[in-house]
Amino acid sequence: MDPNSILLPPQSGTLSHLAEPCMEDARSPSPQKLARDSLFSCSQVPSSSLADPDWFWDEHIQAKRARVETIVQGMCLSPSPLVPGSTQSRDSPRCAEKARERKRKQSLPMQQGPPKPGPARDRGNRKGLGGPCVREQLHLLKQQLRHLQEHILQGTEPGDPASGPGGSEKGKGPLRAKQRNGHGSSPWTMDSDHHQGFSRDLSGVEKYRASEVEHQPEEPGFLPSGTEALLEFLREELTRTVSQAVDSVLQKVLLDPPGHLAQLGRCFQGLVLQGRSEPSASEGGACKDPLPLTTLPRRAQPQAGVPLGSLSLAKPLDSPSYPVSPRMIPKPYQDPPANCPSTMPSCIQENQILSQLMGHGPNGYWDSSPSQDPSSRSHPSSESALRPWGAVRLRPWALNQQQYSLTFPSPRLEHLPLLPSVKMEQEGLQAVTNTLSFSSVHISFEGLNSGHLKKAKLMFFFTRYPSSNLLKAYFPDVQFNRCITSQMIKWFSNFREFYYIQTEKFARQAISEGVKNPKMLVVLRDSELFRVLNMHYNKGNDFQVPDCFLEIASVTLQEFFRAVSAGKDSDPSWKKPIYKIISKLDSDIPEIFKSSSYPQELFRS
DNA sequence: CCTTGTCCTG
DNA sequence: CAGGACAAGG
Repeated sequence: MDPNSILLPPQSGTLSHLAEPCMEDARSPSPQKLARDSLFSCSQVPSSSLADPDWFWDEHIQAKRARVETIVQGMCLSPSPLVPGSTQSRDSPRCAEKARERKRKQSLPMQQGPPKPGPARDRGNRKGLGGPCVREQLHLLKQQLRHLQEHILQGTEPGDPASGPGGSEKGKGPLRAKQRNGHGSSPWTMDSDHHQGFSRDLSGVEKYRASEVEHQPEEPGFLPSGTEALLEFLREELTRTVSQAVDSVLQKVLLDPPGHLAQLGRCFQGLVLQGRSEPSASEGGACKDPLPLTTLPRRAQPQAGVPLGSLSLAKPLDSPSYPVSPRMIPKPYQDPPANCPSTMPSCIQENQILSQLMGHGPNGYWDSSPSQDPSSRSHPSSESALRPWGAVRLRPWALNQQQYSLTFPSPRLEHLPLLPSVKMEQEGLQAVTNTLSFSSVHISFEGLNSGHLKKAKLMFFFTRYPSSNLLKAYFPDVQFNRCITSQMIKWFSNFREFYYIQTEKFARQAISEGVKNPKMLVVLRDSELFRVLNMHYNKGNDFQVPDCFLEIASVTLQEFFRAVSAGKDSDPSWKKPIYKIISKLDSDIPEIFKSSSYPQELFRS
C-alpha cells in the first residue's frame, strides 16, 4: 500500500461538494491583447521538401547545396557527418500492405497537421512548392553575388549608394545601431527587421567561414589602399548575402516536416553539447539537484506540506474556486541540455531537443552554467525550462544555433572581441528571443503547433469535453477548419484516454490493496496519480493545477472504484456511465486562456 | 449526412 | 499523438 498514492481520509461525507463545478472567473488579469494580426503578413513562406528526388538529383542544385551545407556544418562546429547523401533512407514498404485495405471511408482533402511520412505525398497543398522555391532563391542569391562581385571588381563606382563604402568600419553601421536600439526598446519589431538583425549578427562568426568558402585566395598586403577598402566592403557584402542565404534556407527547411527538423536538431544538438562543454566563467555548483519528481508538489504547492488529515476535499468552501489564478511558476533554470537517446520517437526527440534548447533562454543560461554529464539526465521535466514555449518549433532552432555560435564559436573564436560585455549580450539575446518567439508564432501560420498542444493540455485541467465552439473561442489565433477542429478534438480525446486509463489503473490498485470505501479515495497533489497526470499534461510543472481538477480526478477515481468493485467491468460498456458523469464536471476555463498568446505573455518582460 | 466520441493500432 | 474504423446522436 502506497500511502502516497491514495489517501484515506479519516472521515468521509465531503463528496457532495465534488459535484460542484469549480467556477473561477473573477480573476482575469487583463490579458493583453496584442495587435498581432497586423504582423501576419509574412507567413506564406514556402517550404521545401528535401525528400523531393528532383531536388536532389539536379546537379546544378547539388553544387549549391553542398556549399550551403558546408556553411551550415561550419556553424555547427562539429565534425559530425550529417551524411547528405543518405537522405534517400526511407523506402518504406507502404505499398503492398495497404493495397488490400478496404475503402477509405472519409478521405479528408488534406491534413493540416504536420505531414506524415508516406502517404502524405499527395496531399501537399503547400509542400510541393518548397523545392522549387528554395532553388529559385538560391539561384537569385547566387546571381546577386555574381553581380556584386563584378560590380565591385570593376571598380566602377567607389560609393555604392545602397550601402555605402563601409571601409574599415565594421560595415553594419546604421543597421547595427537600429538593431540594438530597436530590440532594446521594443522587442516586437517587425519581422523583416528582426530578420535583418538576425543574419547580421550571424555575420560576426560567419565571416570567417564565408570568406573561406567564397573567396579566392587573396593577398591584401599587395593591394593598394583604395582597393583594400573595396575588398573589405566586398567581404562584408558577401558575408551578409551568404548569411541571408543560409538563413533563408534554414528557415525554409525548418518550416518543413518534422523529419527534417529532427535531422537538423541532431546537428544543432551536437553544437549545443559542444558549446556546453566549454568552460564557463560563471561556473557555479548550484545544480546538483536534478529536481526529482518527489519535489514537485512541494515546490509548486505550499499546501503540499499540510498534514494529511486536512484534505483539500474537506475545504471546498474556503476556496470557492481555486484561489490562485493559473500562472506559470517562474522556474529557476535547472536543466542543461541533455543528450536525447536516439531510441526515442522522433517527435518526442524533437520536442525534447527543442525544449532543452529553449530552456537556455538568455537568463537561464547565464545564471547557472552547469557542466554536467549530459547522459546523467535524460528527460525529467525538460519541458519545464521551456520559456517562450509558444514559440513554435521553428525559429528557436535558429535562435539557439545563433546564440551558441555567438557564445561559443570555437575554442579560438571564443577569445575574439565578440562579446563586449555579458550584460549587453544578455539583453541582446533577450530581445532576439522575444522577437523570434513572437514572430515565429506567426510564421507558423496555419495549423497547430506545439504551443497550441501545450495550451490544450493545460486546458484539460478545466475541461475534459470541450465543445468545438469552446475551442474556437480559446484559440483565437487558430484558423479553424474541419481538419483543425477535429484534430484538436482528437487531442482531447487522447487526453481523456490517458486520463481514464490512468485513473482506472489506480482504482484497481486501490481495490487490490484492500480499500473498501470509495470515499476514502482522494487525489491530492502528492498522490501518485496526480504525479502521473501532471507529468502528462503539465510536464514542466510550470502551471498551477487547479484544485477543481483534483476533485474531478477524485470523483473519477471513485467512480472507477465503485464500478470495478461492483464487478461492472464485465459489461463491455461499463465505462460509459463514468464518462457521462465526468463529462458533466467540466469547469469554466479562465479567461486568460483566451489570449492567443497566453503563456508566452507571462514570459515576457 | 455531419459531428462527436471511443476503441484500437502504430 | 495521429489514423482509421465504427457507433451514436442531431
